[in-house]
Amino acid sequence: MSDLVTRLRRHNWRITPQRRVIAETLEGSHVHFTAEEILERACERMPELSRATVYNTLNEMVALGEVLELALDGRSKRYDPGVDEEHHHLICEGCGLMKDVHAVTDPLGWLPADERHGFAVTRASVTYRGRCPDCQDA
Amino acid sequence: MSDLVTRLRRHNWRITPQRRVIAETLEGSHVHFTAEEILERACERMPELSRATVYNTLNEMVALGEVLELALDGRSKRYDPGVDEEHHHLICEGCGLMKDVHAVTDPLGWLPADERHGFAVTRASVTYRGRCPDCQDA
DNA sequence: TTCTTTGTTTAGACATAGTCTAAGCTAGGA
DNA sequence: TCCTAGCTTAGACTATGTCTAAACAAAGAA
Repeated sequence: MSDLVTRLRRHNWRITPQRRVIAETLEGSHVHFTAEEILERACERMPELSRATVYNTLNEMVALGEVLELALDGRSKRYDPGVDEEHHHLICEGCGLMKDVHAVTDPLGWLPADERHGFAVTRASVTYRGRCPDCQDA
Repeated sequence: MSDLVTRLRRHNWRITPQRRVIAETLEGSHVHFTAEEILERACERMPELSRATVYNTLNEMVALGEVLELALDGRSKRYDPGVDEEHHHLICEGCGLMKDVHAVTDPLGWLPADERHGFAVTRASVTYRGRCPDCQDA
């Protein structure tokens, strides 16, 4: 059973069959899917699932704070269910492959007070870019 | 005269009137514009400038490595001419205001070798999020 | 059970951001 | 001058995401 579903239920959020399929699709993979990819995969289990439900559901999960929305390539957003675990992202500039990675310190501490422009800074995420093993050879 | 134009010329890249207006619009501001914002502002100086030219020109500048493409909000890309200067971005979650900031260490050093998954990692950028002074009151 | 209320899902229209195409234009070289 | 290569243009097209109105479903009240 999906841990994301458990977390969502705690918000008194109704777990309909559609929402369960979407949550399990999101969580059942190590890569971060786009909305269209989630729609496609979820439709294998529930063919009548509509595009609007997938977009609505993903946006609601993000609003509940249980899923992270990633805007890393400017084309489409990707969704990351690992919201509880502090991590960053490593992206291949050749093929777009994305991996979760863990850095050894918290980047919030790297930003001096005089660089904060009066902001209340709450989050920091690092995007590492490079070339994956396959794309280094090409 | 625009420093970006100087840098672009070094690539033997033809500086047409259209390209000059786009480059000067990009560089003449402290905020990072979207393509549509650049089009709008550049059209004040050159009304017949077309959308396609703006998009083509921005993509070519990015390909030449003289402008950075930022995908920070998942809606539209923004363009940053300050490619030579190491900096990161601070974004207000309330109003979308974006500021350039400078951190005290290079995040590349904080990614251990066993977290690199065989990638040749070349760049790291930090996105800080929070609320700007105006949005903290609201 | 049946009715009502509230929230969910759906198809498709719409909006926004960006790319492509085909034609015309322009600058520089022969 | 003409030729050629590359640049620019308008508008069609594609991709991604949002909105709307109607149908549907579940939970509580009578």
